[in-house]
Amino acid sequence: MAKQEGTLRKPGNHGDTSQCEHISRLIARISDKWTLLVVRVLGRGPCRFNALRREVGEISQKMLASTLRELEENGFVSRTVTPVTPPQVEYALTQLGTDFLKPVQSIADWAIRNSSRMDAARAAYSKRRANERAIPSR
Amino acid sequence: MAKQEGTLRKPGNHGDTSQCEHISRLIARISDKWTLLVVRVLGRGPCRFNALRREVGEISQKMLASTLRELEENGFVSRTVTPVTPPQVEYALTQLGTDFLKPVQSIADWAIRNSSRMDAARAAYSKRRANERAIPSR
DNA sequence: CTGGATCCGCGCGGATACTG
DNA sequence: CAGTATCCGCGCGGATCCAG
Repeated sequence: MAKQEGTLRKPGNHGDTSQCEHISRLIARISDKWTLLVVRVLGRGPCRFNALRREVGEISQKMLASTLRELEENGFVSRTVTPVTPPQVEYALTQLGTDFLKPVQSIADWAIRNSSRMDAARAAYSKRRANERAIPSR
Repeated sequence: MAKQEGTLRKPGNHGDTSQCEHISRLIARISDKWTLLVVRVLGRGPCRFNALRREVGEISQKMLASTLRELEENGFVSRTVTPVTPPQVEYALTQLGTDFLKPVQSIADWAIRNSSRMDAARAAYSKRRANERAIPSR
């Protein structure tokens, strides 16, 4: 992501040009298949690797491991190793991760409350498309 | 209905399996490189195609078009064509899209407020990794 | 101006096998 | 149990050309 000068500038703008960079960076980091789901599961409390895997769903070991590593890198989760046999590794949200959970939860709550509206919109859309095809020119 | 409880359950049994489906579906739809950015730009007001393109940044026509089509499909944006020459197409958030803007903005605001904390966490992480590599086994 | 059509590289993410 | 290593298909997303 090379820093191209002037990609977002506009005369007489609202002035959050530099802040757009922060937003884009965050979105780039959470816009993958699993991050938000993992964060949300960890929001219920600390969890070990395989337990986490079961909670999240159909995630592969590879993706869970890499997702957790990036979350740890970003300071969202902590990784605590207990050197016993068999080894125990517990993941938990940090303070930063807990803070981040709030906006994530607001999206999750929105999804739950509005999924029916989205379904209705999709149905209306496909219906409208069908009508438009039925009237190619008038 | 009043404040719906239970979106966030206790560890042990969560029981919101069906709601997870809704959340996963929404995340799958917005977890791409551009959707949230486009939604956010449209949150400032209606916008035409090329103007939108300039506002968002270095997005290609193809991705902007497909992103807008999916947003329209999900009922987040409306597409209004004015048949003149040259043709005008204006995109705007629907009511659903405007509602969705709220959680999106909460994420954007979080990104702005906490980007420095994330940077610090990343710096601390790479430093910790360097120390661990300096002590491979002891 | 607003896109659709096509080609293509690259990286995400799944499957499997292996290690400590 | 908690990962790493490797292979690989597929689809995202960019570039370019073309059309209404």
